[in-house]
Amino acid sequence: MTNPQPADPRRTLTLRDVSEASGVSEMTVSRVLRNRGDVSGTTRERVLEAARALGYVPNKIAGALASQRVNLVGVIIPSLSNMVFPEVLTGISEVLDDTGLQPVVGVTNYLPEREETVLYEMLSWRPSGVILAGLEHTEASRAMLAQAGIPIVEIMDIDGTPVDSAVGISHRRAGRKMAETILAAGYRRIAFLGTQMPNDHRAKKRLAGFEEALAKAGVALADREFYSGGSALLKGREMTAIVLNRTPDVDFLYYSNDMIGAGGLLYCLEAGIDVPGKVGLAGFNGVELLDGLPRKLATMDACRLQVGKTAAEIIAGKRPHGIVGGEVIELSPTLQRGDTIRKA
Amino acid sequence: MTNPQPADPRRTLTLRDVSEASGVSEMTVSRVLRNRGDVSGTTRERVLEAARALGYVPNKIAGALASQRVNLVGVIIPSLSNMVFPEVLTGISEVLDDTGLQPVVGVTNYLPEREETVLYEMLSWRPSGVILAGLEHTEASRAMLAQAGIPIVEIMDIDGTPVDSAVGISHRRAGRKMAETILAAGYRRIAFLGTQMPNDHRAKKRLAGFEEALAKAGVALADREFYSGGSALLKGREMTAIVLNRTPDVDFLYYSNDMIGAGGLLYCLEAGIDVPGKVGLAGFNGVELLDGLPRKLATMDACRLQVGKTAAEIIAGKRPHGIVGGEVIELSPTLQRGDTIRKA
DNA sequence: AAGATGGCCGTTAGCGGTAACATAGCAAGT
DNA sequence: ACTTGCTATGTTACCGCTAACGGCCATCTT
Repeated sequence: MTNPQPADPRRTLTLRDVSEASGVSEMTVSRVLRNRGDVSGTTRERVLEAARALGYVPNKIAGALASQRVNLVGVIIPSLSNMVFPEVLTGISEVLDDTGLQPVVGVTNYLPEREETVLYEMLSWRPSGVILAGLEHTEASRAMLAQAGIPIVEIMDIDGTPVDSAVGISHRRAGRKMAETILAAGYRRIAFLGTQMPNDHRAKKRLAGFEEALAKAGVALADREFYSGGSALLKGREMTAIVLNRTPDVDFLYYSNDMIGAGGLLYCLEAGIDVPGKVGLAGFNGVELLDGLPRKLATMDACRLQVGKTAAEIIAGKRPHGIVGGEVIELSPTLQRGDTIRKA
Repeated sequence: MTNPQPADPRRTLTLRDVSEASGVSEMTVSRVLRNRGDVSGTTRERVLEAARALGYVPNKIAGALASQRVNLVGVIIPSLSNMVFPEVLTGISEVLDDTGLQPVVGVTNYLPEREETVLYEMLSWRPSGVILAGLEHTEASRAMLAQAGIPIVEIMDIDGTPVDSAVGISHRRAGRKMAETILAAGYRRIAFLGTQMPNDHRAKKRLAGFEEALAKAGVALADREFYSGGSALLKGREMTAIVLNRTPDVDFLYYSNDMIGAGGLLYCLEAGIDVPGKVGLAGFNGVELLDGLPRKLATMDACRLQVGKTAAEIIAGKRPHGIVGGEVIELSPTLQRGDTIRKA
């Protein structure tokens, strides 16, 4: 008969406790708890029963050290308040869920040094892989990643040189595409409104591609405005007011994200501005939020879910990797015209 | 002279490698890397130099096993897409940042069994503490928490019996307070619009408190509507349309969260309904998003940042804990009337 | 009947660190 | 000179678990 109450109230249980309670060796208990190796049905039952009765929770620290295997995947992202990243995480979780791997999230707040610290922390737990946003990292970070000897996937951007693998869209190309669409619709006095974040390289690349395409058509940005901090929706309003006031003849506002775009849209509608007749609008990301707006904002989705899924698949080794590592997967964002770009 | 390149390209480095490279014992290297114990300045320099040159990253798995200390704090929340929880995480991080403790996040999607699994996973890493949302857990979860022998903080709710400590607001009371305010403003035909989530106990408690206070004034809910899935903003619109259509004489709409409240507000404004004259509106949470809306939605903040901070302080032992554990900290949400409740 | 096979379970030796306890070296106290 | 008391470093014994291997016994082979 097994003892139903924990032997010692405040000592943490080990395999030994379970082994003693069930009368078999620790090794057998270990085997039962991991469903590995051969154990007879009878003993298996007995062990599980004992473990349950004691309330035993295995110690993965010891397990990982002994087996040299850690079922963790480090995921490093700039922010959680951006809506975009939680969605990537969802994609990652979906795929990882049936692989025994578990994501561990770290947030950098768009600070390279912070990223370096977080990465160091993560690597010191010897994860099975690392997924991190962007291609721009400190020297030291890059070195650590290269040294780690595990699969690395850089996500959300492919304009650059990855350490190992990369999955994402080309923001430069996305910017270009949007510019071409806007020009084709006949807009010419175009302004850009974005975040004042020196380390948001993706937004920067979009702007670069955007201006590039404009330049090709002989058009220069009519105005630009940046913000930082605060409620994005509110900032979108404010910036829009500023730009429309400063440059009354603008006919298009390109926002670096949907949230400020939504703010701008609300402002324009309230101000009675003809959208998209007098002024056209576009954002970026394709967030779900937009569905509830009075009018559908033009945007371009960044394939967030797909990015997460694909990255996780690479880490989990679920890809037909012809090359042992270092593939670059470019996804194609679809442009959603919504109701804020006039028909050509 | 230290060897500038890693000894063996693909073997993971250990303390031994650093110790050999710097000519001291592993113990001394360990001491240097942890800034513990006395080490002369000269050797310290030498060791750090060697570690850097090799690109050594300590193995926390081994360290944790040996020292029986793990600098992790498990944080278990229902969702990341709710905006509310990232903010709690921010509060937690802020406090934990200068304690050497590191949060590890797990997401349950409001599923008790999932919570149980996540909790088991977390405990198997032997964290220094656990923070988890809500007071409702499975039997097994509760047992694990009680057994764990580490500080446990249940957050966001205090209407119930915590396993150890609890920090949050009383949702029942919050619901009551909102009801009283609405009644005082003269509204009588009141509807509730919320999520169809059997496991969102907090929303349920708010509704319970709300109805309780209404009942005390002899008022019953005029209508109620629930949704699940999809864009909250859009759902808010749709539900509002449904309710206003089904029960044309309602004069107040109480939403279980700000997002659907915002959708409702946009709908009402577009429909030309007099807000708050003909119909009053209120949400819950006090999310930043609301600042950018055309009109400020009445709401009640859930003290998210403060909840996170306080919980982290308890885990970090930064509280003047008269009692060794098991304190319940009730925070008081402030009611923000905004522009959607008419003056009494 | 002797050997081969395979299911079931135990033993041994670490995994890579750290706590705790030596130990060596050297200045100062008496 | 001899203890005392540091400081700086090394030694030893684990932490809790698992890989790898070995042993035993019942069943199959030929």
